Amino acid sequence: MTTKALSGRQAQAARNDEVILAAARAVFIADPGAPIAAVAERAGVGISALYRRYASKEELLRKLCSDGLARYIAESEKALADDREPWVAFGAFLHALVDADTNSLTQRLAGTFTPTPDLWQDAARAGELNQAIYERTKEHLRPGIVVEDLAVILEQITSIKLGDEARTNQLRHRYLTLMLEAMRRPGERPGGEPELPGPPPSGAELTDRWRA
Amino acid sequence: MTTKALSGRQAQAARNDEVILAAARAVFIADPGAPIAAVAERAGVGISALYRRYASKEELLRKLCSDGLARYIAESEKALADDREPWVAFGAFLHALVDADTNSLTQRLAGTFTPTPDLWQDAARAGELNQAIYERTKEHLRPGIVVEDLAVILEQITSIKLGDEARTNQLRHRYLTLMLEAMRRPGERPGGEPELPGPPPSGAELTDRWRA
DNA sequence: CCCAAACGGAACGAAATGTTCTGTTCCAAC
DNA sequence: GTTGGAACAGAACATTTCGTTCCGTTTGGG
Repeated sequence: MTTKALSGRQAQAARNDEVILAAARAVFIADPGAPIAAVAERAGVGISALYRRYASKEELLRKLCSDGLARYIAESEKALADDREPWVAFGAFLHALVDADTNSLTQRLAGTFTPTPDLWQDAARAGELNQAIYERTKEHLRPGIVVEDLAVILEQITSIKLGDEARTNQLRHRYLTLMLEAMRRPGERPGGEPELPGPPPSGAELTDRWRA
Repeated sequence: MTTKALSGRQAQAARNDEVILAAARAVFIADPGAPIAAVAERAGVGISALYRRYASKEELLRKLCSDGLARYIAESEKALADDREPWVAFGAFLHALVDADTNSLTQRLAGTFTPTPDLWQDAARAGELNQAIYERTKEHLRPGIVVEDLAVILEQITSIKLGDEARTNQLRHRYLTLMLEAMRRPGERPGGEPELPGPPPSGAELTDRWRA
């Protein structure tokens, strides 16, 4: 019980590491300007449990951003290793990015803290991978689509927020499916038009936001 | 000089009416949570010039929202009166809504103030017009697209913010053009694929946001 | 010439929020 | 059993932000 399965306070501390990060992710994705107390509350811990791990709010944000970039890089590498048809791999890549939801933690948090050199390096690496994926898919893309379009499109897709987290994710895949079709080179639709996943948005979902 | 062309203080007051509203629109579109002092500064007036006209911040927000809805209704009516081919009129309608940029003043401000009955009524009217336009275009839309999709798509398009106002608008039209193609019923593209308007996003535009 | 409309902006108070600090709990080593 | 210290909860603090009020000034029409 010394090295393998920690017990007592140390076990709680180890668990809190994860709990706090998960809570911070959820809270700051929902509201990038959320107070640090909201993270503590969501994690079910006190504020001091946060400050024991991160010297400041900025450091926590940097950690989240760094993790998000790492996830993005991992998904990119996985996509480059995907040996299915380029277009299939490309679609899977973007859908995976929507599921990862790292955009909210990188681009939306941009400007709220000062980036470290490490972050810049990771960002550069992500850009290279992105470019590689784009090059591989280019011939199947509609002419005029540039690599920067991917970032902007991903950003607008992840701007969708409706209902709970699961529903939001569902709708994002819906519009990503639409966007992917628009991005595809005209005439290259061997299997016909894909089905739009999930139920469409309902009127109630839209009007509900006028109350909160 | 009594009724026609006001002069002196009254003229300034009349001008300020417009200046203040325009400033409020610009400021709250850029940041829905902006302080009221920012509106005064942008308008080049003092704070008391605002409070002379609106009893509270909420009242100003309601006015903006109401104006936005009115603009939306006007565009909808204009679209319904458009006797060009349904698909052309539909596209022009959405592009006009992007130019009007009323979504940022209605949906994004939703929840920051308590709606009045008048607002609800306008919203209902807008919904009806929206439905009518949808019905008229429905047969040219890809099966599975519902009327609520329009609102969500418009919202994600107007979430794009890059560079100044003009550039942002340009990019929004770019992605609206893409989305419109995806929404169209497959096989109904008589003139081939439309050109994407404006220059695509550049890498510099994207990385610049990591400094502000 | 004068009053009131219009205004500018300082002043105020309440609320939010990042950070620190105090008291407490609980495990582990002796 | 005792105790030192790690980990924690949350109150307290200081600072900032922001909506609103208020006071003094300007100005133009009667």
